[in-house]
Amino acid sequence: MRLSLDHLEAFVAAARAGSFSAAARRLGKAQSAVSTAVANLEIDLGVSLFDRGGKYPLLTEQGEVLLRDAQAVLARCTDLQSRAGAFSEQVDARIRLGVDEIVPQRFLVDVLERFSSAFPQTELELLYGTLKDVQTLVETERADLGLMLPMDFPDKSVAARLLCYLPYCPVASKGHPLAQLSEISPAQLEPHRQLVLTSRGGEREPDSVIFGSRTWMIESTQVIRELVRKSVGYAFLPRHMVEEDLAAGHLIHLPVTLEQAPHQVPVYLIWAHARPLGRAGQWLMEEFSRIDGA
Amino acid sequence: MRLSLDHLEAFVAAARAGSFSAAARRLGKAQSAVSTAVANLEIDLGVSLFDRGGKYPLLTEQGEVLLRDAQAVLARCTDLQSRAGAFSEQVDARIRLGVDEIVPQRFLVDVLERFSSAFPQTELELLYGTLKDVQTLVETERADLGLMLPMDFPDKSVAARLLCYLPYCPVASKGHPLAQLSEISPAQLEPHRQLVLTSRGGEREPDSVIFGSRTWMIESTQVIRELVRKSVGYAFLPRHMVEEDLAAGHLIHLPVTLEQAPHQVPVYLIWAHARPLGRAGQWLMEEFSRIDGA
DNA sequence: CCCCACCTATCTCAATATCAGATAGCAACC
DNA sequence: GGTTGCTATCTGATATTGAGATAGGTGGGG
Repeated sequence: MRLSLDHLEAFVAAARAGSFSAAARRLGKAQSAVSTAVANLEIDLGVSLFDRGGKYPLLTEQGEVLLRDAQAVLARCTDLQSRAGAFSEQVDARIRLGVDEIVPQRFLVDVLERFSSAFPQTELELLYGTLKDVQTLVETERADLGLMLPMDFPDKSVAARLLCYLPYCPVASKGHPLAQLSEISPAQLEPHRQLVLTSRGGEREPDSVIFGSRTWMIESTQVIRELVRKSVGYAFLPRHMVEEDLAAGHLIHLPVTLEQAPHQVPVYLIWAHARPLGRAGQWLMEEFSRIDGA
Repeated sequence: MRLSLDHLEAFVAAARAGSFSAAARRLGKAQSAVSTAVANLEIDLGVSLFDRGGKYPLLTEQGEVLLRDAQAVLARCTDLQSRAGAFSEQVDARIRLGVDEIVPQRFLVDVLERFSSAFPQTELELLYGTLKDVQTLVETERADLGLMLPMDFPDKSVAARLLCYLPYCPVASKGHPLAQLSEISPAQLEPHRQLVLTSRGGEREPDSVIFGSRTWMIESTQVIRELVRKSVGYAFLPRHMVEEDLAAGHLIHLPVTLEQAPHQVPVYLIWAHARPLGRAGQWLMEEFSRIDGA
């Protein structure tokens, strides 16, 4: 006969309660039910679980070990059931979150930490990208929510909510020729190599922030920062990524005079219009919306 | 209704096979059985597991997550069953092995490594002691097998098999007064502090190896070795424990002239007369018996 | 030493769940 | 449009499980 959860439950209850009768009372069943359940389990497994010599049944050596196995099975069952319970109450089974790599980690870490305890049943998938990558993820249903920094406007193909602005600034290393000037016009930037962000999708930053033809296109802002440190070129980088290096004097904030400078880049929360989110997704949206530039 | 293993099995089989009919064929059941099992599971959990829109049922997002949970439950079930299968074939559920702390680790490690793969279902409990501690463990049924180094004869209360001899030697640190002598009589040992092994049970080494009254009784051979290194006293220690220190010159093998010196201490495998061991225990006995001084 | 309280195993009958087979409705492919 | 293979559902037969009752055993207390 096949292993049955009722048998295992009777076994565990009997081991815990110390007697079959007590276990039956606790389970709200008849004593005979527990007795036969355990007996059948013993037959199925071919192992005697209890020593019935005395008044109270005593776990055998094998029973002691198998008890832990049985408890493990039941524990996974309650895992499954509690997760299913969450799902049936409209909690998302999984949230796939697309994030621009520029988004400061402290934005995420705090929210995700609370998320993990508020929705322990929900799986999280964290996808990273640059520029329009995140929007593409949401459009193609590979992500449910996204945190995006569009250099131009976000497309209408996704719903968006403005969260805050991140300041940007032009930087070069201490030894870079540009770092020696006290005022810089766009024309003066021209002869120097600019490190420009590109994305997996192939776009690059808008022309309004590209000054000249000596550019390197790089898919990672982290790598751009490293190359700026090594004086390979200059770049426009989000302020929070270079804060420490500016304070330490390793990098210099270039005094560029620009009319339409992207000194502020908006951070948007985006999601697909059509797809309804469950509780976990709504919770995340609310939490992210609470971030207002602070 | 209660969660049932058959339901879970049908769910997993259907997800794997890609259709309920295929799952039914694989399980050797009727298609209706699988169909109703999955339907009941969905009712029980309050979650729809498959999207039945197309020809083939497709896992929903929730179904995908719950599938892993279900697989986990079934995996633990097979764990339990395979362990029970081993037990029903006379494999021990648990082996409690008492070991004298002097037994060289390489004696154990090799055997236990092979043991773990030969009997993955068997729990191992490793208990350490000195002198007669191990024998006490076996006598009082707290251990099934023991590796013991009796300073005198092993009692008849347990069954014993001689495995090999371990060489002992008297040692002191390089700076110790005894280390300066080129020949040492028992009388010359007298005024110096001897570090003597005692046990949890309270016995100590036999009088034949105690020379004088200035003794410290210590329960750990490891600690004795450390104290000898620090020149707190001299001691008789198993050769393998001081090999490196002798080679490096930190410790000196004292040239003591003894008639009845315990230059060799026997290592015994012991077990309770009455208790029958299963396959795992017999395997261990055989493996240990194969150790013949090598 | 015996009695009583409490335990377990087992029997029986009723209730319940499960299964195979048959049927009807659908989707995909030729 | 026919064919194939799929799913849901109904039905009667079967098997499992449940409670209740009974008999037999253990252990502590008067």
